[in-house]
Amino acid sequence: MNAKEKRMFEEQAEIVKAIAHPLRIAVVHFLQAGPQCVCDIAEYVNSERSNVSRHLSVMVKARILSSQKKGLRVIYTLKRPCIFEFLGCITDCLVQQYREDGEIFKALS
Amino acid sequence: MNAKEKRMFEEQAEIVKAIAHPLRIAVVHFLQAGPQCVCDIAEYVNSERSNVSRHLSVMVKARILSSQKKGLRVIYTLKRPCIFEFLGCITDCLVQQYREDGEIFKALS
DNA sequence: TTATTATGTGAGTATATTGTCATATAGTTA
DNA sequence: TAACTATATGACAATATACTCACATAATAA
Repeated sequence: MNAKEKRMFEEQAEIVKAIAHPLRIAVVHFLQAGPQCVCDIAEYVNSERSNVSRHLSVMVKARILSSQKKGLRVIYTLKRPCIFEFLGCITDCLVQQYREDGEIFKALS
Repeated sequence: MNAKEKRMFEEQAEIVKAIAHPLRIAVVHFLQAGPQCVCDIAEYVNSERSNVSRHLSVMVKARILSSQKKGLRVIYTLKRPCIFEFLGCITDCLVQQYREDGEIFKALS
């Protein structure tokens, strides 16, 4: 691993870390349907606005979301749609896990 | 967000968290070429074996790696190849960031 | 102007993650 | 058998992350 690779892995980790939380994954899921304000996001994820606001700022800092002010509201947009596709890969992992568990169950019964 | 979705987001986050570290991303990158022992992984990522062993166990727990003992060595395998593809999406995000930064640079100069 | 609403942020606590060192374990070799 | 090698893990300190509460800010409405 050379210095250039090392730096790339660090930068990739910054982005992955910005997704690595249930609430933030829920946000990606919600924003996939289109831009939303903090209040509606907070309602969807069922958490305090201050908390949601902080999580959103984590994702903006990692540049996977963008925000724009509209009157009193701030509208957040999923800037990298590939993030949602990426979650499809993660869902596939879960599907394979369930399949494996099913086979273990079959083997035990 | 219903209870089922909530649980899925939590399970997805467990997998994403298992990737969300520069060293672990380097491991995914390295294992994409084929299974490797801890000693070779440790050399590639340039870190102590005890530390690498711990990171590997995080990924095994999240079920994205599997391990098998061969003599003195333990060989780790990337169990979910889609994880590597996922990193391609993250690389795309970085490419877009560089492109944006380039445009900002052009706009300022 | 004052009141209201949506959002962001400082401060604090609680919890989780990380890396290191020393040590334990399992397999190999002499 | 004893010495050696690869790996794993307990204990610890350092750091990072997460959540809550109170308060600040900015835009709007009355």
